Amino acid sequence: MNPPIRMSDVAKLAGVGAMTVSRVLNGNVHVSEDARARVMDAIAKLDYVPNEVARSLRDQRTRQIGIIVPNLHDPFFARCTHAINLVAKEHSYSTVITTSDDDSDTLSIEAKRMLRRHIEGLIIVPAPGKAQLRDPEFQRTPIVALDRPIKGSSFDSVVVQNRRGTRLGVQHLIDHNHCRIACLGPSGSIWTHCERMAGYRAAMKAAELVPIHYAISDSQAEMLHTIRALLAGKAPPTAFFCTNNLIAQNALQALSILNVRIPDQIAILGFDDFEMADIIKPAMSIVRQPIDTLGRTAAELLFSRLAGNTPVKKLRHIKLPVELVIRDSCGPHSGRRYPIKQVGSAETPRGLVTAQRRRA
Amino acid sequence: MNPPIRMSDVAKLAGVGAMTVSRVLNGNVHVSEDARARVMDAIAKLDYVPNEVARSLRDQRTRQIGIIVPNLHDPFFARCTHAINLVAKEHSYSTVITTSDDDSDTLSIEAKRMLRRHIEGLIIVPAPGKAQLRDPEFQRTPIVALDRPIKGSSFDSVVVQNRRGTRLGVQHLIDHNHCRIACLGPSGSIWTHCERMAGYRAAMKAAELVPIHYAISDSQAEMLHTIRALLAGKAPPTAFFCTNNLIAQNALQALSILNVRIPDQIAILGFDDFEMADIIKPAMSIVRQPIDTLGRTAAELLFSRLAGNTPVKKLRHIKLPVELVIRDSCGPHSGRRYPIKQVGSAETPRGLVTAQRRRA
DNA sequence: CTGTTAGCGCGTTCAA
DNA sequence: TTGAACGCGCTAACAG
Repeated sequence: MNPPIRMSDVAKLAGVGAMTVSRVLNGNVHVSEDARARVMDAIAKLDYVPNEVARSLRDQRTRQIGIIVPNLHDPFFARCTHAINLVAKEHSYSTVITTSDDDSDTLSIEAKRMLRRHIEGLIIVPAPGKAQLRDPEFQRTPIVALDRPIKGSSFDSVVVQNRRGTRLGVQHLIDHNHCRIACLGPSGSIWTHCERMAGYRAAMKAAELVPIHYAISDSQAEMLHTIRALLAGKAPPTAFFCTNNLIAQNALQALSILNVRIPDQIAILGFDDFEMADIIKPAMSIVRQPIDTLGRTAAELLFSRLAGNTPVKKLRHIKLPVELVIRDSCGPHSGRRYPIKQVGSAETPRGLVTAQRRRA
Repeated sequence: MNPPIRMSDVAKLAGVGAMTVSRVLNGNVHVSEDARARVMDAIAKLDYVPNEVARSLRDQRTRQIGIIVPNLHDPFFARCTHAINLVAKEHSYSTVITTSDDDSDTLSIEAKRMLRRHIEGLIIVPAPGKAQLRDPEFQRTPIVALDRPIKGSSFDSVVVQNRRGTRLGVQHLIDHNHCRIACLGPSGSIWTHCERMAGYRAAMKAAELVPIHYAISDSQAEMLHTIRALLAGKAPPTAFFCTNNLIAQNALQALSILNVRIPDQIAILGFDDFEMADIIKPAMSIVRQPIDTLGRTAAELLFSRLAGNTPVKKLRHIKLPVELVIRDSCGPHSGRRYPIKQVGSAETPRGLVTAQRRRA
C-alpha cells in the first residue's frame, strides 16, 4: 500500500540519526535512554519492520540455510526436514526448502538457485545416479549430504547403518529358522537401498544361504504380481525383507489380498518404522532408524561448519546406529517387545553424537 | 574461500561494462553477439553466480514466499507443504518454511521473521486460540490461511468441507443402523475439529440421535482408558467417529488391545485418509480431503494476489469438497469399494478450482 | 554517546 | 548497442 518504512523514516520521526536507530535495534552499543525511548516509540508508531534483505547484502550473511529433499510425501524426509528446521530456529536461521524428485538435474538446478540466494549452508539428499554438484561453485558453500553420501565429493555426510541394520534384521529372520529369505527392494539405484541389499547379501552368505533379490517398482500391482509368482514357484520364500516402508506396505497389501497369513505362512520384516506398524495385526517388526537424530545431526554439523569450529579440510562422515524392533511379524518371540538397542559399534560417531543423544 | 565474484569482475574480464553483463543475464535488451559471447565466456571462467540478494534489494522483490505449518510430522501438513512448493517452483519462486507447533505466539514471531525477510506472500495454518496476526505490519503482505480460517481477519482462506464431510460420515454410520455413535476428537480448540464436531452434532440431531462427544489427548494411554470406560458403561456406543488420523489410529490401537472386533462389535470411521487405511483389516472407511488440491489452491490464490489479478479488497474464502471412501470398517457395504464423489455443492469454489481440477 | 560517509551488488535511467 | 551514475536499506568505520 503505502511506501515502505525505512530506517531513516524512523530516525527522522525520533529526531535522531539512522545509526542510532540501528544501534537500538541491534543493541550492542550504548544509546542514551532518552534516545532509545524515542526510537522505540517511532518504531511502534510507524510499524517499522527492519529490512533483512538490505542487512544481508550489507554484511554478506543471509542467515538462511537450504534443504533439498526428494519430496515431502515420504514421512521420512518430512521428519528430517522438521528436525533440521528446529535446529535452524535455535540458531535464528531461516530455512529455504525445495524438492528434487530424486532427479539429479533438478537437484543441481535447485541447488544453484539456493546458491544465488546466498544461503549460507545447504543440506541435501543426493539423487541417485551420476556424481553431482561437481561444479566449483558448489565448493564455496558448506554442504552436508543427508541419508546418502555423494561418493568422491567434498561434502560431509550423515547416514544410518544401512548394512548393519539389514544384517540385524536378516539375522533375526534366520534365527527364526528361515532359509529362503527374499529381499524386496525398489528398482533404481538409490544408495540406501543398495547398501541394504549389500547387507542382505552379506548376512545370507554368512549363514551360507542363497540370496534372492527382487527389484520392483513402487506400484502395488507389480508387487502383487511379483509376490504371487514368487509364492507359486517351487521352493517359495518363507520370509520377506523389505528395504523400505513403501515396499513393506505394498507387500503387506499383496499378502493380504493373497490371503497369506503372517507370520504362520510367511514372515516379513521392514526397514524404517511407521505409525501403523505397531497397530496392525500382526504388529510389524522393523529396523528403526533415528530420523530426528539424522536431521538434527546434519543440521548441527552444518552449523558447526558455519561457526568455523570444524577444521575446513577434514570431512566428517557420520553413521548413526539403528535398532531392531521386534514385534510379531516374524513369528513368536521371547515375549520381549521392546527394541534391542544397538550400542557402540565401530561405526558409532563421535563428538556431535554425544550432544545430540542428550536430546533424543 | 576467495573473494566472491561480482558482476563487475565478469565485466572486466569480458572487456565490457557491468550493464552489458546484466543485460546478457536478463536477456531482455539486445546485446551484440560478440559481446554476449565474451560475457558468457567470462561467466564460465569465473564461475560467476549472480547475487539474488542484491537483486532483491534493488527491485524490491525477493521472489520468495513463506509457509508456516504447525509441524511436518503430520503427513497432512507435509503434503500441503509439498504441493505449495511445487506451485512456487512453477513460478520460479523459492519457499521459506517454518513451524508454529500450533502456538499462536510462535506463529506470530515466525511470521514477523518472514516479513523482515520481505517474503512476497505468506501461507499459514493459523494456530488455535485468540485472533492472530492483527498487527498492521501483517496487512502489507498477502496472506492466505490454509486449512483453517482466521475469524474476522483480512486474509484469504482455503479449507475443506469439514462439517459436510463429517455429516456424510456420520450418516453412513446411521445408514448402517448405528444409533449410539460416539465422536472422538482431540481436546484443544483447533478449528477443523470444532467444525467436524459441529457437523457430527448436526447429523446426529437431524437423525434425532443423542450426540456423545469425547475429547481426549493425543496419548494412546488416554485413548485406551477412555474407550475401555466407554465400552464398559451401560448403553455403550456401537460406532466411533474420529475427527482425525492420529485419533483414529489410537482408537484402532485401543480397540485392538481390548480385542474388540471391527466392524462386528464396533464400527469406526475417520476423517482424512492415510497410507495404511486400505491395507489394514478391516480396511478403514474414511472421509477423504483433497490435500494436494488444498495446498495447490492456496498457493495459486496467493500467486494470483501477487500478480494483482484478484481485486485487493475482495476476500476469497474457498471451501474444497471432500468425499466419503467406503471400505470395511463400518460393516458390510454394497460391494462398491470406490469413493462416493461429492459433486457440485453450493460451497464448491469457482474459478481457481477449474484449473486445479485438471491437475488432480 | 551520536552523526556522517561510504559501499555491499545489482539494474533503472539517462546520455552517448 | 553500450556505459556511467545513482540508489535500493542497512551498518562498519570513522569522526566529533
